Amino acid sequence: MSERIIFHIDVNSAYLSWEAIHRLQHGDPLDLRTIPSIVGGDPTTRHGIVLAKSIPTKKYNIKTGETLYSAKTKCPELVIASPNYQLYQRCSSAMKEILESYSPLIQQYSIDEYFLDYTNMEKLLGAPTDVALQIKNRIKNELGFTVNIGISTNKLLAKMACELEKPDKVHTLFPHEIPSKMWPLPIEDLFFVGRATSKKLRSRNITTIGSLATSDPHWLNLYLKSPGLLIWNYANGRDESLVRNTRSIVKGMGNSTTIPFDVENRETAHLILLSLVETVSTRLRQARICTQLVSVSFRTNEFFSYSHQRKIHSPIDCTNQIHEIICQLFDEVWNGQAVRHLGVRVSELCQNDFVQLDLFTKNFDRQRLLDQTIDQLRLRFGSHAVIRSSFLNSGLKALTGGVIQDEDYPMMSSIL
DNA sequence: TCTGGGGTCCTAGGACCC
DNA sequence: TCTGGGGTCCTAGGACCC
Repeated sequence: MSERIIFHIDVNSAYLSWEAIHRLQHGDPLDLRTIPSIVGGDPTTRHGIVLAKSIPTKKYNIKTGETLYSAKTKCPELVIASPNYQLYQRCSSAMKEILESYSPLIQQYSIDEYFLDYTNMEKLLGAPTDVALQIKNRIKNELGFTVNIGISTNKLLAKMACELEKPDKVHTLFPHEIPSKMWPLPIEDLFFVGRATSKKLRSRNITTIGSLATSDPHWLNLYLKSPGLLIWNYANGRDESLVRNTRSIVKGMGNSTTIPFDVENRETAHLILLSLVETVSTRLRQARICTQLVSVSFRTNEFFSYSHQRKIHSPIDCTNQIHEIICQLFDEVWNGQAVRHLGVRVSELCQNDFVQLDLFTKNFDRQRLLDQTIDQLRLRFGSHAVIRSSFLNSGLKALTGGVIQDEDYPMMSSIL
């Protein structure tokens, strides 16, 4: 078997670049990519964090995830754009179309990242670096935004290659290049080394990927458990995971929201939880799935987080049924603190076809029929064609949480 | 006007059973 | 009286990714 050739394609400052080209295409003479600018949420609704930043923003030490307040303090002339997820979805799909002409095996890893398996394509299309340059330039010329492309023999190295120098670059990181190109980098640059792990490693004087690579794996396993071995393998460039173009089986679905105001009473909390359950349970039914584990979570205005979950021994998918359990769970843990964030999650999913058998205990047939009817009306006439009367004059949204419209949109999996 | 939302995986501890 | 041990299931929380 010949060695694999894997590309990783990553959009440079994705949300910001996409907003920039959108504005250029609509006659705005200013290119956001050339000035200090960010994409960020609205602080008045308590969504004010930096989601993406232009390259000129970096010299102000503004970080993704920090508050707009802090970002503006660092750079008063900062230009702030609102997020536009439909635009991002369109840009992502357009890019995928181009990639599909270079390999039958493509994996979408997130809205702005793809893996492409180029193994055995060389004879047909040409040398990997030439083709990567061609892909990069086609995306730039045809779609208007720049990407980085990383090339190597596995996904991890291709992804690490992509991070080397930005923007608009093609890099290789083949195994023989690991010591020179990857080992000098700080450990924080390694995939799967987050804040907690980097702190632990640095406390033991492991500061570069190279020093991690030469550490004792048995010690790492004791110190960091299984992620210790994983990152040790990564630091040595080892990764066997495959480029998958099939959708992975969904493990859970959740929706959560930060509320523009503090919730101080149970009734309001229950109503917001209903709006979240509406979205989650609709997604469940559209996927013909039932849940056996229901979880509620909330964050207080002092930023303490709580969660509470319950195993359901007969699978369910009814809005009202899930909502009832969610409210019980919420009431069991909530002790009256002001709440700024609420979340609903369902997991331990199973197919909904055999479930009927178990429903004889309680007759939820009418409920399920009603849910189905409402789902269909919303599908045909828009999601707000039918809303619950409890939301009328409440000032609250009847449906909360993003429902991805595109059925084929694959969710990111946390591991390669 | 300070701190998003959507995921996956792992672990520790307690309950319960034999 | 001086305190097993192995197994499974459940729950809360924390790590990581984009």
